[in-house]
Formats: sequence, C-alpha cells, structure tokens
Amino acid sequence: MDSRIKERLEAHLASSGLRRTRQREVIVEAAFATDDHFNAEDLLEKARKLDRTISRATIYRTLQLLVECGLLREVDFGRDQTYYDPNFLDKPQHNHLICLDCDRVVEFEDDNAALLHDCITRRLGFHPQMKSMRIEARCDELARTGFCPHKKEREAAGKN
Amino acid sequence: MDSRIKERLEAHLASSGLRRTRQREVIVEAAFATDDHFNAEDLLEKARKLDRTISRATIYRTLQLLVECGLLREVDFGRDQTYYDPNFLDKPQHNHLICLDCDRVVEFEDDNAALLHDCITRRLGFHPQMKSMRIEARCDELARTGFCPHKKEREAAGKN
DNA sequence: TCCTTTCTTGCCATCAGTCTCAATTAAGTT
DNA sequence: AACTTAATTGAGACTGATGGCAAGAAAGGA
Repeated sequence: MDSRIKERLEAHLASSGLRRTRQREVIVEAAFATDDHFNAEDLLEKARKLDRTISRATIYRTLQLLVECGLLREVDFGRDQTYYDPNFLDKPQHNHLICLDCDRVVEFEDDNAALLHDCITRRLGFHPQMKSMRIEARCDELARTGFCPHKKEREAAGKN
Repeated sequence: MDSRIKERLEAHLASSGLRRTRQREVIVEAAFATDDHFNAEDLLEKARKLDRTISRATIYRTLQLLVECGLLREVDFGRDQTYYDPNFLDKPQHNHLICLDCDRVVEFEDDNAALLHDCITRRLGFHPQMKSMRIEARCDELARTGFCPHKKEREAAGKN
C-alpha cells in the first residue's frame, strides 16, 4: 500500500481531532489492498475477513471519512450503489461525460478542460486541487432518433 | 404553464409507445404549476390535492419520465433528497462548482465553458443539446487550513 | 494507574427510492 | 360495444444508506 495513504489519513485525523481506532486501520487496510473499485458491501466483506466485528455503519462512516480527506473518490454514475475508486492519487484529471438517457459514462482527458478548470475554480475563490469535471449530454443518436442505442446494450449487459 | 411542456411530453409518449394517463396529467400539472424546485414528497403532496389516489411509486416513475424527456432536471448536490428544477427550458447553461468539503454549490456561466462543452461532446460522439457541467474543487480556505469555513455556516443554517 | 472527556462503535430504526406483482386501464382491432 | 394487448397503477416488500443512542474505547491529565 502506498505509504502516502496512511500519512494523509494520520494528518487528517490529527488536524480534525479524530482518533486512530482498530476499525479504521482494518478498513483502510481492506480498502487499499488492491486498486479495484468497490462498493460498501464489498468493503464490509473484505474488512470482516480481518476483523469479524466491523459493523456496516462503521464502514459507511469510514468511507465518508476517506472521501473527505481525499483518499477515495465516489464513482456512482448510473448504478444503484455508490462505488469507490482507491487509486487516483496520481491521476491529474477525472472527467466524465454522461449520457442522460443510458447513463453511459465516457472518461476523457483534455488540456483545455484542465486549463478551464483552473481558471474557473480560481475565479470563484476555490482551490483547484482536485481536477474533476462532469458533463451531461445526449448521444447523437438519441438527439436524432429519440432513442439511445446504448440503452438496450447496457440493459442486456445487466448494467442497470 | 408553458405550452411546450405538454407538447414535448406528448411527443415523448408517442415516440416511445407510452400512454396518456390521468395520473401523468395530474402529476405534470402539479410539477409545473410553479417555477419552484421540489422533491418527490413535495410533488406527491401537490399531486394528491388534485387526485388523492396518486401513489408514491407513480410519482417516482413519472419524475424519471420527465427527466428522460428533458422537462425536469435533477439538482441533488449535497442534500439527502433529490430535488427537481421545472424551470430550465430556456437556460443555456447549468454549471455548478461544488466544494468537496461543505457541499456549497456555486452556479456559474462562462463562454469558454460553453465552447469547451460543445467541443468535447462532439468529439466523443455526443450531441450537446443540454449544456451542463459540474466541477468539484476545494475552497481556498480548505486547502490552506484544512477546514472549510462554509461548513459550519451551512450546518448552522440547517442545510445538511 | 485511575479518571475524565469526548470520540467511536454496533445495533437498530428510519429514510429515500426502487422493485415486484396482481389488478386495472389505455388504445387499437374486430 | 366487446375483445385483445401491453402499458400502467397502487400496495407493500425490499435495498442502500443515514441517524439516534447507549455502551465502549482512545487520549490526555492527575
């Protein structure tokens, strides 16, 4: 596990007057053991392999904590559960274009997007530490025909 | 109520093989009677004043329908319920910058954002019919001090 | 070591939203 | 009008996630 993870967590706990607990250690261990995306239930299962007493509520609370201190990112586009990405410390951008009809998500990188992101966040008094942008649109096909061809594909694939 | 609303709904129903029902009429009537944002429970209450038999499930299903055909927009940033905006047919942009810590939402317009939006959506094979962009960032203060000053304000104001 | 404070946890109730299913109803056909 | 079909509805079970609360535990001081 990347050593920056525990460092950043420690720093956040210290600066917020929060405490190191066995449960938090175990959950972080489970969350960052691999680079895979996971949801709350996955994490509960993994964490309980290390400590069978971990409760569901603590999982949800710790997930919130890890999102707050910038170690996890929520990725929940078009699915019924919230998923988490434990592997984005070094990725400079996380831009998504989302089809409003079929929930298809297209990830993209774009230099102009990065520039614009900086520019707008600064102008509005924000700090552009975490580059992320989300655009909603409709498929060409959807606009022309009123029906998104990816919708059926995705439903067939059981994505919804 | 803007006559384009019923027109667009009719068109969507017809093109998708869906049916006109008393419940849908009533719910649309209730949703677009005013320009205010509302949530599912608000709408259920309003709709039941016109027809006491409307069920909660039908409200949720009709909300989905109205979002699909572009008559409603979901606005759920940083609140526990999903809210809906019935008044955006003519607004060219809906851009939001969101503080990752306190969930403060700043609406902005920006010509470059509009251009970039067009450019990216076209490049990825999408149709930029509905301009909307969502950027996540952190307050300057949060980045400097590790604490967002708006967080307490918002909590005091009961926004969360 | 014991004590105090305050954060944290597990349990369970609750909440918003979705799903299932049988009964109903719109819309087209005869 | 009667019939057929497929969409739609209401009721209630269910799901993912959150909130309240009393018991437990971390951190610091005496």
